[in-house]
Amino acid sequence: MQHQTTMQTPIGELVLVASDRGLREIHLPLGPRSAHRRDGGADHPILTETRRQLEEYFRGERRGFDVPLDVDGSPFQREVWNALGLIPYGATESYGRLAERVGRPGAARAVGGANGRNPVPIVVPCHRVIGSSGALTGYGGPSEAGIAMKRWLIDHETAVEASR
Amino acid sequence: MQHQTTMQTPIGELVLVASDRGLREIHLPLGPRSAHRRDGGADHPILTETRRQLEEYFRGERRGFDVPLDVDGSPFQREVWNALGLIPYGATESYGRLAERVGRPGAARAVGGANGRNPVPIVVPCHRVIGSSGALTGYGGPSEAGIAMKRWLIDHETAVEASR
DNA sequence: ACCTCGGTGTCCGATTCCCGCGAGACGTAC
DNA sequence: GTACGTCTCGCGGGAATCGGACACCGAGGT
Repeated sequence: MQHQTTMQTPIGELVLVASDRGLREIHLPLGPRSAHRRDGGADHPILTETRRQLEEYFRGERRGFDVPLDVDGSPFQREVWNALGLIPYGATESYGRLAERVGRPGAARAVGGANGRNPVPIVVPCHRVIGSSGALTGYGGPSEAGIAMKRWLIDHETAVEASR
Repeated sequence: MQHQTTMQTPIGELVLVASDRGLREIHLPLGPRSAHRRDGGADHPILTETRRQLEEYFRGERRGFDVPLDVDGSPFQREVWNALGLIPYGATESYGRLAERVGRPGAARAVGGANGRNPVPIVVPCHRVIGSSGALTGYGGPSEAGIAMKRWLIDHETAVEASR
């Protein structure tokens, strides 16, 4: 059984999807993503908790998330996503260094792929990964809009961090 | 969660596998099939009911099965398997005619493939399909043993039918 | 500075191969 | 002639395989 709801944020409307076991997907306002499943009620405890934490995050009052996840992925992908959680709030890391971190030096490109298939952006902070040259590459495709969101998130975290 | 059990029959030991939703697999005593999963208890209601109906079938006291199924397959395969259920007890049909029956004249060979991947033999009576020349071709591979079982099943049904 | 190239895990599409077939063409044996 | 063998070829659906493409990076050449 899948549950889903939406919420308004500074970067647009997010769609949250959860099973009874945990958060499954977060859709950014891009392309034809936001599937209209409406499978179940929007008042599921996991969804309300996720929404609460996201609201705090966007207000600059939260730096990490604590929500049960229920995501699908290959062993490699899971390792990458786990490693993402270790990048501190407000910091960034390159694809190549992340590859080394998971014990696959040279697999930078593969990390990019795994990163792009992260089902729960923001909660798992894939936006903190940038090119080794400092360039912000893709975020939900190479579209302009994706890059803009990625930049917004990084700037947001930097600003919050600076005002402490 | 998968449940499994075995049972003795005139054609050898069968392995029955079921999920909570229905019967998933029946393994004939051939090759390295019988997977040793031992995932769960052998006393699941679906398994005991299946076993009961199979025992009746082998005693010649049952001509059709009524068990919930939970099988995987492509749309084409499912159509073929459904059509198999329409062949009467004791009768046979050719691959080609079965192909016509599912609206794909000429797909006789494809029907053979789908037939060979039937996960629940006997319950879904793939043994009632023979070559247009009347030849018994393959049953779990072209092995001698497979053919023998196929012949046994057909003879059994014919004999039961005749003694009525 | 800019290009090219190799290494990496995964997905996606295309290609290839494999078959539990069948009809038709011949050849053979009565 | 009639009834069988045996061969050949075409058929349709999957599964396996292959070849790119990608949210990259570093090294080496121009």
